[in-house]
Amino acid sequence: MKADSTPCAFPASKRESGDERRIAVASAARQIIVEKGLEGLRTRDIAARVGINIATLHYHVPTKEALVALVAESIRHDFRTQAMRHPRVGKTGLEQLHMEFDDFRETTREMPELIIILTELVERARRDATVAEIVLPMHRFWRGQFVDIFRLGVADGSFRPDLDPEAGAMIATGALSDCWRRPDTSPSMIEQALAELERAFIRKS
Amino acid sequence: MKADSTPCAFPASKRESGDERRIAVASAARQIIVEKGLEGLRTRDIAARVGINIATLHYHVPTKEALVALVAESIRHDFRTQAMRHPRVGKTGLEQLHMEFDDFRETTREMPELIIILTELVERARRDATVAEIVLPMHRFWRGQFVDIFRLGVADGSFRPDLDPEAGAMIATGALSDCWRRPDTSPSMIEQALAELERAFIRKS
DNA sequence: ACCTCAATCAATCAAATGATTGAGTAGACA
DNA sequence: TGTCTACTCAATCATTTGATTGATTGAGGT
Repeated sequence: MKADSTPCAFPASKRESGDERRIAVASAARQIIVEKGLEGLRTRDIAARVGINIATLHYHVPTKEALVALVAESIRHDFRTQAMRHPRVGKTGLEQLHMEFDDFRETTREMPELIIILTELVERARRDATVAEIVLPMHRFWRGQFVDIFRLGVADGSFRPDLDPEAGAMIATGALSDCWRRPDTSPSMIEQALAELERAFIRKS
Repeated sequence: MKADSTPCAFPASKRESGDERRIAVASAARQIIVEKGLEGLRTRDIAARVGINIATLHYHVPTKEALVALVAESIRHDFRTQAMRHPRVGKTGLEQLHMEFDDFRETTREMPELIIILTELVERARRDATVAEIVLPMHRFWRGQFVDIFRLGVADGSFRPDLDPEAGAMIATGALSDCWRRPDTSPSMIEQALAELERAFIRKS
């Protein structure tokens, strides 16, 4: 790493450091993907939005493939940050499920574009091994969180004894990502779905 | 101007009739979408696969936008055919759910490409109103099937009395389409998910 | 002052790509 | 036979688009 004293934003001189540029490029690319899809992502548009020349863009991110990988990394970073915010130790399965649901609500509210881009990347992962290597582990991690929660909750009596943690996690992540993805899902429908998911897995007294 | 007496099928001469060409074009386009995604769909590739000139392709399908719409229509046709196969009258909610699951298994087995293309189209529907008008109703129909089943099943005692049919349908369609979409879902995992979905909604004795 | 090098840009290339043009070809029908 | 219509193709256009080249700039180090 560079011996940079302050990594933070200097009142920009004409030039920016490479890392900052790459971050700016990733951010611009993400905006464009939200607007026009991965399909509509053009290097020129990114350069224009960042305010640099196409050649400069290629200087920092050599190829378009690398650019898509950069976006994938960027999404992974946000995803990690989001996932690690709330420690879950010492809670019951049901409490942890509620926390997971809260995280979900928070993400839909504060970073709705995250899942849009993620969906596009998952789609591409079917054909692009580089993207697949970055994106698929993210989904596995998310699902794994649910597996752990369900396993714990079955043990502590929060959930049905016959709940299959793996299958439950598939259903939960599948249902959530699907409602998240669709543009025609209202917030109240998300609440309905979350409530129903809870009833689906909880142990009836 | 056309003097249309019978718009319908003449016996095919040496040349293919317009309708047959359009069907062939749609079929070729679907293959290419499966292989390379909507993003990788090129008019030239379609023409080559059908065995016609690019200009001929444009004669039958004037623009690429119309081509995508054609594919969407084609998918809708297959989807309808698939959905209407098995009449469900006079069955209990649980029986109908099982039939819906069987349909799902059958479709994953016999037309795995259907959901791949559908996913691509849903993705594009976010930006393309023409595609949205064709594709979104399909999903609403599918979800509606589940709503009906759950409503019936709650009434006839198959399912939990506190099951919210709308929310249950969201969860079911979301979970199914998500497992279907992911390439890393094995058949046995699908069976696990289906079994868990049943336990999630069924009334415990 | 001088050197070095990361960062930047204007200009341009080569390929891809959606679309068009204009010239046909064959079957139907008068 | 001649004409009309549906259909087909080779050739080409006009853009778009990812990438490259070669020159320039300026901050940091000596």
